[in-house]
Amino acid sequence: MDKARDILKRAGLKETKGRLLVLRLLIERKRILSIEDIQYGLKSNSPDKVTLYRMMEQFEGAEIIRKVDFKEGFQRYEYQGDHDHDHHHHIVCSGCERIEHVEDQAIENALRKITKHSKSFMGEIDHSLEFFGVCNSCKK
Amino acid sequence: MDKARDILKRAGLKETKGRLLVLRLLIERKRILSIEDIQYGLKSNSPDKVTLYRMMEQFEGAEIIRKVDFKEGFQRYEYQGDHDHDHHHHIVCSGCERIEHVEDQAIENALRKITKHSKSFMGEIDHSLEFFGVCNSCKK
DNA sequence: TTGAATGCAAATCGTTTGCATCTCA
DNA sequence: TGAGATGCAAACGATTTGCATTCAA
Repeated sequence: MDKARDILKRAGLKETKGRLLVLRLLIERKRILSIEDIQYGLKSNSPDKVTLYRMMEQFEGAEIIRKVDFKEGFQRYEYQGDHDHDHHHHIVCSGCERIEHVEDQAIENALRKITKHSKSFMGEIDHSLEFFGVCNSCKK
Repeated sequence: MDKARDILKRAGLKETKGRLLVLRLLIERKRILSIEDIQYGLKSNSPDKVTLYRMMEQFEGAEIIRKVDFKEGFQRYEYQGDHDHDHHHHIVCSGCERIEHVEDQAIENALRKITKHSKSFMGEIDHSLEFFGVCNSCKK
């Protein structure tokens, strides 16, 4: 019933007031949140910034969230969802906060191929891919 | 004859001792250099760190170099080469300094397609893509 | 000569660390 | 009760800014 509670339990993480609040906020995610977003979103209920960083680290380790880098000079975090196989990327508007998911089979296939194409690298190869543009509304 | 000199002239940048040294180092690039790498590479001849940052900004603006982010917590810079159409990505070893170029037509095609697949984004869409793994030597 | 380039000191800002206190299991 | 979670202050490290000085054109 209570998703956030559930996730913490499954991850073997202690259930605290702060973690529940943060996790719930991340789950509702309208956009991909920065530490500042979280603090702002939870107002006076927000855990300390330092605690948030430590939380993000744990959630990331437990694969509850994923770190996303939009080259803004700080990190953002995205709730991972139930299926970690719904691998996707983002296209980010440089003008506003608009973010779209990009799920493209051709890209995924091509990316997967890379693993095998390198002579000196083998096995698990991770990647980071983001797109940047200006959305139609901002272009006007 | 003198490539570095030439590049500066063509970019309309004033030719200074520091710029020539830095540019030459970047051109020889065995790997993709950080500010620290440059300082270390040029030893006592290196311009001040602050000047290097300002230089990188100018070189980037003139499309002489390209900023590369390997998620190390700092930026690296790569000499752009003569043809900016030799677009490529990198695969970076997390264990050592090994970096390989990844040039793959399937990826390029798939990436190009994204421009057209977004409903709310049109026109020029930039992207960042890097690969991370452990190379064969480091795996042993 | 003169505007751009440089260097040094100091500020900024995201993130991390140390440590004392508190809280969930 | 005890290990882990939290908060506050301070440290850190990359990058930026201000300003006075130097230099290339």
